[in-house]
Amino acid sequence: MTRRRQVTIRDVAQAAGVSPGTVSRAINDSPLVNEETQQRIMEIVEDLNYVPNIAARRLSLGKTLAVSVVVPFFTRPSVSERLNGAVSLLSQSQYDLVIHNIETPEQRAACFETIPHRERADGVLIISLAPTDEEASLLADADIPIVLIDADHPDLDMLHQVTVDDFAGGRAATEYLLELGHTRIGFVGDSIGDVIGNPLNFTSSRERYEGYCAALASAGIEVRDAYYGEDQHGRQQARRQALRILSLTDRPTAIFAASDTQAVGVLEAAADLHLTVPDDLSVIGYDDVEVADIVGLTTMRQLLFESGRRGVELLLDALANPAIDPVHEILPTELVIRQTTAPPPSY
Amino acid sequence: MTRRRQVTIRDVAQAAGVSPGTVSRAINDSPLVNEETQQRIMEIVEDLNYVPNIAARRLSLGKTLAVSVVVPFFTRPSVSERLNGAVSLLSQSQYDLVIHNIETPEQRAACFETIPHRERADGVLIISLAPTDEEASLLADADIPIVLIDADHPDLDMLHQVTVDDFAGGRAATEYLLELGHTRIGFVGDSIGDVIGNPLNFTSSRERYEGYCAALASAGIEVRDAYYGEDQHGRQQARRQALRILSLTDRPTAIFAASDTQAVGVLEAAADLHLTVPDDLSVIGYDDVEVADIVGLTTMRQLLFESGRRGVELLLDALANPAIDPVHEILPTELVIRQTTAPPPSY
DNA sequence: ATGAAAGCGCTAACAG
DNA sequence: CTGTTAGCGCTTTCAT
Repeated sequence: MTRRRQVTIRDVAQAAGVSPGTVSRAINDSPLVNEETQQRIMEIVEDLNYVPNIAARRLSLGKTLAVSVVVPFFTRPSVSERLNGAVSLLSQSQYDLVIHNIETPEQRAACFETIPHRERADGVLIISLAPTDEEASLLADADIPIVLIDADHPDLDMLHQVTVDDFAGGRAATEYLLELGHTRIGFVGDSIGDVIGNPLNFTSSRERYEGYCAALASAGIEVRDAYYGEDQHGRQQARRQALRILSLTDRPTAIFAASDTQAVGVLEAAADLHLTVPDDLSVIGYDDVEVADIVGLTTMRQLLFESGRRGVELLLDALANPAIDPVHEILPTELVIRQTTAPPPSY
Repeated sequence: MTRRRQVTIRDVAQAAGVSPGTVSRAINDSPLVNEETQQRIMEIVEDLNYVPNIAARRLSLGKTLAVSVVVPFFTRPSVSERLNGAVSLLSQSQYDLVIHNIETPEQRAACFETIPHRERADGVLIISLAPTDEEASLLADADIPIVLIDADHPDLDMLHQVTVDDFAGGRAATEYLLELGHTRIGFVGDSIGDVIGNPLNFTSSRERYEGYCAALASAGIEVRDAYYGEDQHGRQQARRQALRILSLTDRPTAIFAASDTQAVGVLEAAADLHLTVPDDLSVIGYDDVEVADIVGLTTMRQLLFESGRRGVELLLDALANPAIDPVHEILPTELVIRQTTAPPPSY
């Protein structure tokens, strides 16, 4: 780890007997440089092991050549999968991908304050994090392209968005249970409308719940508070909620969980109570992450990887052509029927 | 998205009636600046919405203020978990975390070529990717600190490392099966020693296999080729291998899988053949990722999140004090007994 | 086709 | 405590 001095463009220039300007042109494949000179310079670059200083290049170009990705970190497989999609495409571009982890409200505030500035990044990708009103206005003022993936805000229509219609997904999941003949249907999801339990302001669970309510309403079925369970996102929390709901004397015959992780918690609760799935209880999840396939969970699939990929596509377009109109893309959702749903008992 | 000019340190200086130098000191909390001036400057910074240009700062400091993290991407939950640990700590530091995805050999070559230079990053974290000989020499020549997490190479002892003793883990897992009374024990793992099937050169599977062989040898049990299955990492692939092995007339009574993902494939194969686990077949995995808990899999736990966190700790130390001696840290492994292991049938 | 020179925005060494 | 100044390494006019 000898701490030798960086080899600069000037060293290359000197060795090649040309000016730094020419070297710069050569390494950037400028057309106005002699074929032969170009050759010679590239050889020297190789010999000297020259790597352009990226900071200098950025400063000179006035671009950061980096894209900031903001995620409430990998705690959820669904988020990780979206990120995966984003990374896989971005790594083929010239842009660096710098990750901004959001775990606490403080990190969140700092992030939204500094990131959407051209001094920090050429573009921003926000994944699964619905901005608050205040944050939305920060984003609206930004001077660089921003795309929202699985994130939304009424004031942010001017930004590119890749979302899924959670309301429709929630309704479709519930309608499937209704079609099977269920009338007593429970719901287990994330804490909502509460800064303590939901500091990161996820909204998808709420929208899926509203879809659930709409489906029940259309079927003329009353939404029962006792069939509703919410808590911070997680398998254990969902298990507890489900245990409570399933211990009711007139317990539901089906439960819709706002994510596959939570659905697994519901399955565990059913096992705790010696209920057989799907004979005694039907369970449907949301996302279709790998664990759904493993446990044979019926679920609403959404295109997670694809959402990340598509978001990056939009961002790269916007970077190349800043005048482009905002695109709102709604990815489809698909019912995947496996082994955890069936008609209700004695039907 | 008005494309207004960047607010520079000079604008702030002018507005505050001081020099740029003073502003620089103020925003960097230098002790040698008047309390009052500091106040005033910070207010102006706020007002003008000034965000320091990070490229300029980097160039001036001669540091990139960034750490490169190289991962063979999130295809595996274990890798994602390590990354999670790394991110969670790094996001509290002043360093940006730039992700370098490795999916193809070309990406890999480009990465190892450019990344370990101080022009690109102040430090590098390499996760779950054993360097080839050639790459190792590139890393050995690097002029910035590098830490290897779950990655290793004989020529790279001068680098910091956070590893787990896969050999010992493999042996311990196998010994547990032996203790239960099993003598016919199969192994399902990754393709090894083959650039086609193992382009990324993962080595942990091989080491676990060697531990398995050692345990069998100590017990005086012959290692049978027919009980060995390898393929690219994945649930389906493991399932196929296990199907083959379990279709033998004197099939094994236990299988050790090199990862939990593969163990789940083995469980599926058992189900395909109507074998009851653990009565007809014991299965043990490796990692203890969430799915292991969900399916009740007995497994060798390793500290995935912790490995990422610890790796970053070492890197930050090395960044702060480059003369520090290389640390080789071996994280412990722990047997977690769940419901997929039992004595062999009729024992 | 190439060289010279200015400047990107910031920090730090040097004066005062 | 603060102002002045000289770069950091690169790109990019402007000349030639």
